[in-house]
Order: sequence, then structure tokens, then C-alpha cells
Amino acid sequence: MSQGNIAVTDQAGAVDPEKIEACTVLEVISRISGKWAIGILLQAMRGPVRFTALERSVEGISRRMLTLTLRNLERDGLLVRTVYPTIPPRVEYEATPRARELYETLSGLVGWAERHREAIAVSRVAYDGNTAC
Amino acid sequence: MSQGNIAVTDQAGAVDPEKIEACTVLEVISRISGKWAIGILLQAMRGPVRFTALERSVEGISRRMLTLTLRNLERDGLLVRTVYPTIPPRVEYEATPRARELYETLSGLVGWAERHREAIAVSRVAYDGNTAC
DNA sequence: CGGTATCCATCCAGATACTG
DNA sequence: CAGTATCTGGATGGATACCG
Repeated sequence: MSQGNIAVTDQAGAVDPEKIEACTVLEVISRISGKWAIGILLQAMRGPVRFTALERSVEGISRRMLTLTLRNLERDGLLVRTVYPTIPPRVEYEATPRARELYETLSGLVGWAERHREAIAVSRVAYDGNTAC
Repeated sequence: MSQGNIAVTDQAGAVDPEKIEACTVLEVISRISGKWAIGILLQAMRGPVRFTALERSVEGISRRMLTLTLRNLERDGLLVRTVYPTIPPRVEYEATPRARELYETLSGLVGWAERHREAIAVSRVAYDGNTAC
């Protein structure tokens, strides 16, 4: 279904073409499928955002998971990490154009979730009730 | 998990309001965020589809994960499960209107993934290469 | 401030075997 | 055909402590 030889040039630096195994759609989607990625991305699309700001606004996330998710998003070229070597240090994350292309889709998804979350909660209770008894 | 099979599709009945804790958007999204849910949903949106057909078309999925994901989607009212008590048995899954409202968004997501998967693969290799050396 | 490192519990998911 | 049951390794994620 897919080849592994590409020569796209939007990334700086030389990349060994042999190392590139084109991700499947599944792999790509599972990146933003994590528990936290969408929340982080939505914040970072509004503009540069700092580590602690994310820690506060993405509710329930641990320092560890924030770091891990940020690294993965950066790795996929969805976030840029900028370090200002001041004291105290300051790091900002911002969504890339690649991530911004997701915005419409993502907000569509969030909108759908908002419209249906109550009905889904009802369905769950109904389902659990029916199977439990 | 508790089981309650042999039931033909039923989604009615009274629900104890106290049991409903409205899901957060995060919880709702994480349901379709699983590794397999989107693939299954997209199939089931095309019309009723059988268990084995899904097993074949959702590449790489195990029997177990197919069952689990189907149950969860059914639980959230995104799929209806219909059992025809024939011999051999026959079970069909179809997307509900609630799930169908997701179609646009979902295909947007898949489209984005298809457009960017190669570039993302490049980014990953570049990132790994830079950090490794 | 913005992280790492480590330990540890839990959940996820594959392999395999069995069944109405 | 369409599942279920069980076992198990590995990934996931929280808690806590420490650091440049």
C-alpha cells in the first residue's frame, strides 16, 4: 500500500532515506489519539504556550505525561519547542502549520463530543445496567 | 468486564439519572481514540458489516481487540449489534446516527493523516537522529 | 521554571485454547 | 461464525524525589 522512499524537503538536515518507513494512517492517528495530545495541541494552536501554563490548563495531566506527550508531538513536527536561556528558564511550545491544518478537524471532533457527551453517558449507564442484571 | 451476550439489539429502558456522570469531552474522545475504533467505525458507516468481515478489513486487529472495541462502541451508542439466530450465527454491526455525525470529522482526520504521514515519518527520523548523536 | 530519574501499580493487547 | 477465557509481557501512567 505504501512506499518508503520519499524526498520531501520541508525538513532541515539530511535524513537517511532508508530509515524512513512511511507511517500508516493508523500510526499517525494514534499519535494524536493519546489521552493528552489533543488538549495540548488545541492550547498550542492559540499561540506560544509555556510548560507550566500547559500543566495548569490541561487538567489532570502529570508533569511526566506532559513532557512525554510534548516530546512526541515535537518529534512528529506538530509542535516547535523554543528555549529562551533566561533565568529562570523559559520554554514555549507552539503548533506548526502541519498541526494547524488539523484545527478544523479537531474542533469538529470536540464539537461532536460536546454535543453528544451527555447522551453517551446515558447510553453507558443503560448498557451497563442491562448487562449487569 | 462483565458479560451479557445473547441479547438482541436493545437500547431502550429507563436509566437512573443519578448514575449519569456526564462524560468529559476527553472521555468521549478517548473512546474513539483507541487504536482500532476509527477503522471499525468507518467500515460500519458503509452499512451493516459482519464480525469476520471486520476482522479481515481492519488490518492487524486481533479477535480479542475486535470484540472489546465493538463492545465499547456499542456501549457508547455508536454501533448497533444485531444478532440473527441462524445456523451458523450471524452478527451485524452498523453505525448509529450518533456515529454518522462523526463521518465528516473522521474522514477529515484520515485525510490529514494521509497527506502528512510521509512528512511525519521524515520528522521522526530527523528527530531521532538529532537526539541520538 | 522546566524539566529527569526512578519506582511501582495498572491496563493493554497478543497468543493460545476452547465453545455454543 | 462469532465469540469467550486465561495467561503473560510490555506499555502506560501516577507518585515522588532530585536538578540545572
